[in-house]
Amino acid sequence: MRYWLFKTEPSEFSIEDLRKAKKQTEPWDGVRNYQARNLLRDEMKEGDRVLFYHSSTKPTAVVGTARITREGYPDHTAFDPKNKHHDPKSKKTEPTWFMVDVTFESEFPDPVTLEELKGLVELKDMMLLRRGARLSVQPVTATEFKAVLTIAKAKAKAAGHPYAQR
DNA sequence: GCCAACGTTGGC
DNA sequence: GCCAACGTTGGC
Repeated sequence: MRYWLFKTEPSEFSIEDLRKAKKQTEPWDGVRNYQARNLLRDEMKEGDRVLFYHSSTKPTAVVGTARITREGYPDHTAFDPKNKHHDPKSKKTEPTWFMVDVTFESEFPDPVTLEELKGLVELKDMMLLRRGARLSVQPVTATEFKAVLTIAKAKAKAAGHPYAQR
């Protein structure tokens, strides 16, 4: 199994939106970067785990977890001229852009902020913390994933919230 | 194929 | 709102 981190601006789409979605599942559409596309199309597998990250907000933070529940398939928003992610060069017969489905798994009672992630030895190579690493979906190691969950659990416990996520 | 111009991302 | 970092575009 592999681990990933998905970035999203909560004003566009938040963990709450995913939690409240039908079947708590949504397609991760609108990704228009080739490196990210390759990960979505080729690398992500059903059951893979996802750290859900809120960017461009205060504070920026990992706010929960999700699962990949459908592997890469064509991003149909590229075909729709009215969609803001429309891309005329993507053809139905030969799609340029792909997406996966993600399903809500957990929401941290107390998010793990970017600030808290910095300086942790286990996370010293984490892509999110690298300068200029703008990839909106990115790989995370098992160690990094677990380190974030450990912090989330410790914070939840300190705040008196039960949080039993593995 | 080079590379300048431009657009986007995203932390601050 | 600023701006550094990066990706894409398009003229040559």
